[in-house]
Amino acid sequence: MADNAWPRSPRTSDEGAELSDSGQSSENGVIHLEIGGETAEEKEKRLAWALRKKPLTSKDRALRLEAHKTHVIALLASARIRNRWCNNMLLKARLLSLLPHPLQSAFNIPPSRFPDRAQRSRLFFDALQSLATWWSQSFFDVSDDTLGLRTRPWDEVQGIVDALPRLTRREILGTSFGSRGDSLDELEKLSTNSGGERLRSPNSLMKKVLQQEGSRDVMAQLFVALARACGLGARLVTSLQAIPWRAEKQSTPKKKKGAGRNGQSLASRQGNGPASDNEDDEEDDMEEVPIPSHTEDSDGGKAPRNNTKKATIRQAGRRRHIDPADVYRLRAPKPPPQTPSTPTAARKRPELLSNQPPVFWCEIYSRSDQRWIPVDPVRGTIRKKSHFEPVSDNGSVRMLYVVAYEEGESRRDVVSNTPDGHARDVTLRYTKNFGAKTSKLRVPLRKDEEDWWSEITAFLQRPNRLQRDELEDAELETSQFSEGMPLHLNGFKDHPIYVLERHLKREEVITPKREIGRFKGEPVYRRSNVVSCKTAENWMRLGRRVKNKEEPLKWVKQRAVTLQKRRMQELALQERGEAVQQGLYAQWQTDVYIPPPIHNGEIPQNSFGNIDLYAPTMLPAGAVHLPYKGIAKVAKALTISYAEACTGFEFKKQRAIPVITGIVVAKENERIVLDAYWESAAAAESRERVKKEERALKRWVKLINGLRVRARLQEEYGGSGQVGTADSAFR
DNA sequence: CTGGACTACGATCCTTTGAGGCAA
DNA sequence: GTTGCCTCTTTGGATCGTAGTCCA
Repeated sequence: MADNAWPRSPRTSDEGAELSDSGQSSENGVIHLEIGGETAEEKEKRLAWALRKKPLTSKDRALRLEAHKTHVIALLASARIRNRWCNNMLLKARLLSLLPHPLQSAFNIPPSRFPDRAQRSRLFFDALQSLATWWSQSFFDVSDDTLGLRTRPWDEVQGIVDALPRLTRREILGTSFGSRGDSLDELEKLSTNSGGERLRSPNSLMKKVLQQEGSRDVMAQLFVALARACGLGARLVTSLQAIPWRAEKQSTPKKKKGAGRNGQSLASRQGNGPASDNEDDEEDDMEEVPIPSHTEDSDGGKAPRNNTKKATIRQAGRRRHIDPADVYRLRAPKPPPQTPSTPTAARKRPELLSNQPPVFWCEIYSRSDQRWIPVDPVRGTIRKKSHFEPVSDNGSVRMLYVVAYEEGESRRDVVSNTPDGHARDVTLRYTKNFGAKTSKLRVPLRKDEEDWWSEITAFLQRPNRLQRDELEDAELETSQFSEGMPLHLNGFKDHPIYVLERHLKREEVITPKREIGRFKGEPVYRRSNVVSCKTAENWMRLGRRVKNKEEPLKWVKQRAVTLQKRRMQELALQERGEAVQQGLYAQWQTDVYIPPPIHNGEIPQNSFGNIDLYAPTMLPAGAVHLPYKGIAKVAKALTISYAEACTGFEFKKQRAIPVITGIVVAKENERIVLDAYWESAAAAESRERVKKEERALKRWVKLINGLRVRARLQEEYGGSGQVGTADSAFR
């Protein structure tokens, strides 16, 4: 308002001289008025408010959700393909040939030789730990810590998408292959520039085996292949790094770097002096896999041996790095040079992942324990399920969906290449606060809709459940219940297990109201004791009626949306001085409404002159529903008792409009009414056809007359000159 | 100084049965 | 006289997500 220039009044310009006396005028008779004084501070505040980052619109949110879902599915598919690659016979054979024999034979723990189950279990863990240690410290190196899947913020992905050349529909469909290839190349360049990695076939994995180095993702995948080669039940586990759909808290630019690193890294490196600005350079020097600190304590007596081994390995690693004869070193995965054609300033080195928990890992089935054992092939740890969840919720690696792919049901599956690799959602095993935190980052549940994620996982699950599936389900469920109560108020919101009364929805009631704990003095209840209630009218809309003598579980203020309702409410407020309340009932307080049967073919009508038919069960016995448009007129002409069927409501302009779907008549009248209806419908149709024909004939007459006029004109006045088009002849 | 709680604001969902006038 | 169509009218409140502010 303040900056706008307003003509003070509709005076003409020759009065401008008079205006200039007011002191604020400009030459052309327009003066500037400031309405409502505003200090500079206020103005600044107002502008900042206008320029603030607006909350997402519903359209944005829907778009993000779709992008998130699509990405999740793509990642699932990708992981499934990698999982299948891990079954590749040649790959497994090659890995097995490189494995020192004692490491493999350590898994040979037959119950015949070791009758004690606990002992078998111990031996198995030892063997597994040795394998993981050998793998992570002797055999395989992470060559480039910037390579690997990770979560990217929405804006970053948007930037990448914006930098892509725009594809036309035809290009996407592949008719012009050349330009499509170019675009794919460009896409690949962009993705590798930001830490992506492209493997085309199991052969690519094979190459990494020979190189004995690769990204940490590949490292985990190859370990799965190795474990399968050893005959172990091995799952490829992955934490899907899908693009987040929620609006991110915008981080202040200067802080971004520090915030990106999570606390784990700083903790493990504390004592190295204050984190300086050249932190990145320091980390570039750390070519080795971070040595897990817990190896020693979990491994007791073996520790010294491991240490010496580690030392030699490190030397070997370094030797390899400087060996000029090493062909593979020459092709070290280095970020390609930046192309000047894409001037995105945001294109910088992708963040190191060495401080982040892995995205791919492994689960090995322990027969003696009948449990899946988490193995981290990158850090060389086993049985550390809590080490996979990142500390930060908005870092480069997040944990929302953790999916475990199995090898396949049987060897036959693998050989015959039938769809293998059933998968299970094992997120509960790895998250500490699933209910309070993780579940809220997923695709939100929608009312009256199946949960999207459970629909997706249903596709992946083994159709015939095995005993170990049941056992695992029980384990995961226990872990969810042992998760404990949230520590913060927000955690209780939409928590799958706990509720506070203050977070109840309007129509929700806790019953039975059994307190299971306290949060800051507030009683905590079970989510499973929350029931959703409805008013008696709403139950009727579903074809249910509140049973006799049932008392409402809850009283709430009545809602008034239509004008009529609101007026009634105001009236009541004035008369009695209190708002109209309405009672809510739970489903178990209702039963299916069965209307009284009809007598003598008479269809009862309600006060609106129709019959309520919100559900098929609301049709009275002895009556039929004839859902045809215009049938009421027929029944009326026949003077047969009927009622229009109200099957629902349309709501517009604060007015509820009943949806009428045909009529209800007595069963004995059905034949008569239907016959008459078909007859009248046929008559109406033929009338319509006659009308249509007449219209068509009229048009033909008009056209032919027009043409005749045109021909005559041409004949009389024509010759070589332009007489005009047929169009003009009609004017 | 950090992070949880609270608050403001906008979007979205819930709601659930006209009357009068005019022309065909 | 009946029927169908058009127009008029008025615009809440709970709840949720987001982002900023406040305070322990």
